[in-house]
Parts: sequence; structure tokens; C-alpha cells
Amino acid sequence: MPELPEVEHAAGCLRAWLVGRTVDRAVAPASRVLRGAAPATLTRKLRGRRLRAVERRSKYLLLFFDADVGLLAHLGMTGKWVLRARGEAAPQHTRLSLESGARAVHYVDPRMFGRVALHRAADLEALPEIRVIGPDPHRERVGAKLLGERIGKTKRAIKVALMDPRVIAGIGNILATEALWRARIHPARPASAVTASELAALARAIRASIRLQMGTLAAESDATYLSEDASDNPFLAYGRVGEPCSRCQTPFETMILGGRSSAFCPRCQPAPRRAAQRLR
DNA sequence: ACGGATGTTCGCGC
DNA sequence: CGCGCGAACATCCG
Repeated sequence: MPELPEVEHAAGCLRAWLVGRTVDRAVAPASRVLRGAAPATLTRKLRGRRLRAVERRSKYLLLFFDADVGLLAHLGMTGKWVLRARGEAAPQHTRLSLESGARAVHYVDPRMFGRVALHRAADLEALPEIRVIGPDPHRERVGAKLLGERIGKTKRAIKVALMDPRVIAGIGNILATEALWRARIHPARPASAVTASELAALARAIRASIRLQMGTLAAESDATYLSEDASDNPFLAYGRVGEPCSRCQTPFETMILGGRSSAFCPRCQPAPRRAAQRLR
């Protein structure tokens, strides 16, 4: 489930599993995840390299190895990193394995929307897709003022703007849906028409949604807290179309924005009205 | 079985 | 040029 919280979690896992360790062997079957790069080049360059640091930028992972070797990794829609004992069979859909001592760290991605790419470590932060990323609501304070500046004068839907990594980092369909419901803002509102006080509520809502999701992830990774009800939807609005809003009991509705389904409460999140624009 | 899914990128048209 | 839209990518799950 890769949005900011999941990718942050993945970064923490990779740090715990591999930072300070040397990759004795890398395995990379040819797959779309490599985006045309030669598997042999990837595995040869990673072999013998020691992982020094892992950073997250929006939904990207930056792996800094010694000898100026860097790996850019994105989880796409279904990617995840898993730890296994070395020698144990790799999970299905493993696209890259980094073996170190007794452990093996596998990148698993059934749909292959994710990617891994070698670069010089010194170049990772300057890659075009990394350089354009906006402020990160987990690493820095993103309040109403900054949010308003980043959204600018665009008339596109506030939800589409929120999901644009150049505006703000790490917000995907789940977080955007959750935060807009918390802030009581209709997802189709023109971004430029969202008021300063609404932006303040939205900034708080983004932080709260991230915190909740990260708490859920931390609990999940602790076996003692495994839910007996894993089928439950842990979200407040996402995936709840037809169910009653927990604030006002009105059934959630949905619409498509930027090609993504967008659940909203028609009562808590009133629709934008053309009449209001004409009156101005 | 059919429809939809947490992301990104591309091409097209206005 | 900015922006919206739809498609594409490939597989799984309910």
C-alpha cells in the first residue's frame, strides 16, 4: 500500500535490515521493473557494495551504497520489500534480491508498476523526478501558508492538486481522500477557491491522516498486535462508498477525479456551486 | 466472472 | 503552454 506512510515504513525496514551491511550477491530476473536496464549490469554493480543510507523522497526510495553506487526505487502500486532467510525461496513476483550474510532482502512487485534503477549515488537527489518534489509533510512542517503557495492559482480540483508530488510529497489517493474528508472539503473544489482557514484544516488533516496510517503500520509490524479482523477497512472515508459517514451518517458517495475514485461525504463535504462563483 | 485497485507516464485535444 | 482526460502498464482479489 505505497503512499508516504508505507514508503517511510519501507525505508525504515531497509535501514534496519541492510544499512551497514554488504551485498554479497544480487539477483535480478529480467522484468519490467528494471525498465530496460540489463539485469547483469545491475547485479554486478551492486555486488560487494555496502549500504550506507536510505532516504525517502515523496514515494521514492533512495539507496546510497559505497563506491558512489545509488539505487532509485519506487514501489509503484503493489511493490514491497520483504526480509527472508538467505536460502529460503524468494516470494512470488520477486524482482530484485539483495543477499547479505544470512539474510535476503527481496523487492516483490506483482504488477511491476514499480521500478529500480542504478545511478551514481551522488546523482540521486538531482534526478529530474526527485528534484521537482514539493515539501514533505512528514519531514517538514507543511501548514496553510506553504500549502497555499504550492497550490497557487490552479483551478484544477483540490484533490488532483494534492496528489501532485510537485505540490506536496507523498500524498496518494488514500491520503487525499482521508484528508479532504477530515477537513470537510469537497474533492472537486477548484484548488484556488479553497480558503485560508480551509487550507489550515487541510494541513492538519494531512498530518493526522499520515499519523494514523503510520500508527497502523507500526502495529501491523508487531506480531502481538495483529488484528483478528484484517479484512476491516482501516480508513475513515477511503473505500467506504455507500457506508454511513462516521460524523453525520450520510452515505459516502464517489466520483472520478484525475482518473481516480474519490469517496466523499455529500453532507460534510458540500459540493462547489457555480452560483457562488457568479456572486463574487 | 467482472470490475476495480495504494502510481506514474504518455499522447491527444482544447 | 497549462490542463483535463483516457489509456497503458500486469496481476490480484472480492
